[in-house]
Amino acid sequence: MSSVPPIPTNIRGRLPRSFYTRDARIVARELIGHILITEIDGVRTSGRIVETEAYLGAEDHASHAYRGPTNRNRPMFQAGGHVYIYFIYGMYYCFNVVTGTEDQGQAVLIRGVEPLEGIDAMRDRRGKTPRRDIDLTNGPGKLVMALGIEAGMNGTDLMTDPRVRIKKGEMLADDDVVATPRIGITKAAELPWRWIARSALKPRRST
DNA sequence: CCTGCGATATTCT
DNA sequence: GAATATCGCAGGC
Repeated sequence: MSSVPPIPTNIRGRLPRSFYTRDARIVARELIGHILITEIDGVRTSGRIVETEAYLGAEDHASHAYRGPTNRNRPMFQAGGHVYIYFIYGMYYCFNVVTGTEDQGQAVLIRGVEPLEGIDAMRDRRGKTPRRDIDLTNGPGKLVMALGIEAGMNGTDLMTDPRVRIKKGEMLADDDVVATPRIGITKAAELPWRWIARSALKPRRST
């Protein structure tokens, strides 16, 4: 018989479930500096997380989970460590990490990463070819395209899915992380639940 | 450098 | 009908 081992799940090196089963605001802050990795058809791409936003459940008017579970937001009500992907503006997908415990309906939107591995593949996937590497992944829709994230990954588990995982990176000091209001929302727009690495503030312009 | 706007599909009122 | 957890391009400094 074949001696080929099963596809490795690479649990080693991943952030543990306990990292995600906390309040979205804590997870959003602490995700800054960790590494988002995809492995699609043998192509590996990765980036350092530099911008996040926290979305809570029934108490957060800006959250997809505000009105309780629906067909669309169902993955948000899974246990922390799962993936929530939604389609937005008729054209783009956004990638979220579910946080908290089952049924809380929390998630963290990944809004920006700094390209690390597979930059050539990122450029291929983006079609356009931005001058600077950072412009490949400095937006929630952009990083989804660059990393090859697809709707089929919606609801998957970051603990075990070989296609997408988050590995421990370098924890940033509080002085190196800035909290600001969330982007692109009209409800609860004043809450400072967006976190961004100070090093990522300069390159970013509009949006 | 900056601001404004159109694209385009699902969800909400 | 209106709104939307966006992006890239056009045009004016």
